[in-house]
Amino acid sequence: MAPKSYIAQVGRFLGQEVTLEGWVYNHTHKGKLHFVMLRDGTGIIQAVIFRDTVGEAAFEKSLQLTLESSVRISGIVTEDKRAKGGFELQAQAIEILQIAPEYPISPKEHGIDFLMENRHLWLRSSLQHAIMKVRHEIIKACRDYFDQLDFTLIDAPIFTPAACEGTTTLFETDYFDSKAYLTQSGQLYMEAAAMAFGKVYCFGPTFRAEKSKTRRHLTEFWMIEPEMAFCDLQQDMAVAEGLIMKILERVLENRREELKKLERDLAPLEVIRTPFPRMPYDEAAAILKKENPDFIEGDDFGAPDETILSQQHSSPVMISHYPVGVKAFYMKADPQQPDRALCVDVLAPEGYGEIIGGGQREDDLEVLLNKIRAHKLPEEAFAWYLDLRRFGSVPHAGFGMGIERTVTWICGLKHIRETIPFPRTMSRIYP
RNA sequence: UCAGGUGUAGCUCAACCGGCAGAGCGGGUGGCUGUUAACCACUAGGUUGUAGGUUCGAGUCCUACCACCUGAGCCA
Repeated sequence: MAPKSYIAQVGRFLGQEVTLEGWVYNHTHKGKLHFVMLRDGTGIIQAVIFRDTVGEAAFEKSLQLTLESSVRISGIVTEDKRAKGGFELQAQAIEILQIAPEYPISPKEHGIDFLMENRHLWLRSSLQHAIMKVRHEIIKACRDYFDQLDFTLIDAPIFTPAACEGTTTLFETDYFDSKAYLTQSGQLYMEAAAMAFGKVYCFGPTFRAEKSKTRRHLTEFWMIEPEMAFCDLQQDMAVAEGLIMKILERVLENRREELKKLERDLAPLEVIRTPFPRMPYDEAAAILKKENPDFIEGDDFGAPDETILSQQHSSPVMISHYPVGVKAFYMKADPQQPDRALCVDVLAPEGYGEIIGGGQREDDLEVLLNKIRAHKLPEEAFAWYLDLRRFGSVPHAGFGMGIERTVTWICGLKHIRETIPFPRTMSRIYP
């Protein structure tokens, strides 16, 4: 048998015979000629099957092929202007691994519910394939960025004994004779790790039982969370800015083809420059008072507010110093203005909204203890967390970036559900 | 959870004022040596989301329920 190749590398075998293994993406036939679009995960190539070349029996068998049937085709790689991708495979022999029954997803239109019900198959489609490739690139860019800055990857637990933030709803689960909760953030554990390693990050799934039915929410999503000892809000923001620039650089370098397939306008991504506009809450609130009559000063921003703010700039906007009341208990208050928190939200451009939330953490034992009490959180569950302020407390900061929201923005999608292989939402846990 | 909307063939959708349930795609059969979501001919495919009600007659009107979609709150 001829040597194996992946479709993406087929150009190296021009004029030679190779064996390709994959699935039938589409096919059509015309008398003694049969065209099979072969898909192997790395690309798509058209195999041309002539009756006279492969023989009567093999040709007849090839006509049995259906969408997504699995095959092994050996043939000579040729260049052909008529073929998409420029290369074609002149089939010499075909081995059918399996004939698939009627495939539910046709190249025609489908509704979102049907596609989600068939998500396990939908992932084979070219647009979904492109989104997952961009997701992969973004995750790799994040890892490389933190590795270059000498961060240590520290994995946070998924089972937790109590609310990390205490504000949002948690998924509860049985844990032998007691209860446990699925994590909604690795942050508190990263704070412990930062005191051990200096600069750390975690990357893992997080869970929110919020009954949110919007295009921006999943109940299970992935978050990358750096945490740095001896770090203030300004330095924290610089790291966040650098991370976003790294992602843009990598995606524009390596995934142009995928973004083009997704019909993503690259111009808004290409014009992004540092430094990103930085704006304290009060300044943002003043803008919103003019633009949105429903906005109440002192409140957190709603989705329409974020859209208004992000559309005023071509680069992501960093909004800091929110009122302490709308933020979590661990946020450090600004010593200059104690009713404002040393926190930051990063809003992606083009109305995509919040992709990063973070800030400087409260590092004073007494202040933190009082906040835990004020928020009516179970004190004993935070004993270990308070220890971090007892044994060598230092200023520290970090943030969390939602991977799926970032992918939604980079890909220019209108809904978050296609950015994760198997989305979990309020109304979907299958497949 | 609230507010709107949708539910008809495997899929995407038609069906006028309440009057014979229809098309394209996909499937099957046959044809074609250059197709790209091919084309031509033939063909199979239905408990109109579920349960009630009004009516001579309901896909169509009414009630309840279910599922999904869009948006809001909350958040990354």
